[in-house]
Amino acid sequence: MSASPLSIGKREPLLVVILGPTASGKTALSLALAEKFNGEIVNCDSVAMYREFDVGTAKPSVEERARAPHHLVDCVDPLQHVTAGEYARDARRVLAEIDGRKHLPIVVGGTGLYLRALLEGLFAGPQRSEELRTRLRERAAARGSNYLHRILSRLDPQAAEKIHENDVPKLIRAIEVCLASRQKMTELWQQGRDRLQGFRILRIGLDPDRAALYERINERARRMFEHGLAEETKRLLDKYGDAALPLTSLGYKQAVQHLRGEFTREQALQAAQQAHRNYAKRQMTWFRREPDVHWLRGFGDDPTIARQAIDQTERSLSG
RNA sequence: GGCCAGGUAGCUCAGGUGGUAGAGCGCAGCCCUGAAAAGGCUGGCGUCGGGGGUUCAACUCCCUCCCUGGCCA
Repeated sequence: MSASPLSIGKREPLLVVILGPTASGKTALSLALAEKFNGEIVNCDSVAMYREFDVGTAKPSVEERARAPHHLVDCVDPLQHVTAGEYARDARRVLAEIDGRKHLPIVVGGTGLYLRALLEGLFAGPQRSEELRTRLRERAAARGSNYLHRILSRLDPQAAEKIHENDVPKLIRAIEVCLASRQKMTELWQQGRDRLQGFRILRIGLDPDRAALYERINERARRMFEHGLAEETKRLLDKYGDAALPLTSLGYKQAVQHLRGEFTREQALQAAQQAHRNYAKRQMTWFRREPDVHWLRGFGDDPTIARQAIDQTERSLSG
């Protein structure tokens, strides 16, 4: 009795998106939906894409991945740098393939920028230039905090007005865009974004009670350390040095600090818990702006919540 | 029991020749167009341990009591 996107005739196929803060149960819910509706899961979590980063990423386990096809998990080398643009291109390719099989695509993740890049698209800007960025960062360090902001004010006053002078990464990106394209970033933005075509989108958002979420985050971080996060981090550090980008991400960053002797194990755990909590909060801020979200007030592994998500998906499939 | 150091925002602590106080973190809200698990912005009246005294005015000086830590008996 599994409904297939095929059964809806000429209408555009459905795309289900599950979003929510870290530790809200997105993985469990995605599996429930995939099993019910013959779905395939597309990861939208930046660090889950990296191979060899396992203990600290909460990516779906091998057993979980056996329950439904998974995409864009463990797909890049630790020394590579994924970007939002690459993610969006890869995810759209995968979505087309799933659609070709007449399966239900389920995008699952917590990386707001990647999700927006996939659904709304990005502007037609140039890719990043490592050399330029290094040069800008060095000069900014030498000449003070608002150096970059002054440069951008000359290149693109409107963009400069929108970016705070302390926000170095965004200033660097804006300057990079202006220099590489020889146009103002503001003008490039005005050309619009390449939004995803060909799907009807059902967004399901998980919004559990904040205190309960924080408790789960704390427990999960503790488990990560108990299950060898520090040991995994040491392995990765020995193998790749600090060039592996995800070593700066939640949990790994604190484990590195512990290995360097800056933190005791307990201090590293507490700092990691803190970082995860802060991240969850920022995620919620991001997702609240997302349009047309069907919010469920609970955890994705709660059967009641799963039931609501299934009902909603069924309704969307049948029109 | 004696001596010393403390008791100031949820936590860690600054401060003041007397004019009712601040910083970091937390917490909350927000921003986000190729590093995003990154980065940034905004938000602080709190019996300045209790009581009494001096003073126009005390969190700041004096007395006393309570509590915490350390040292000595």
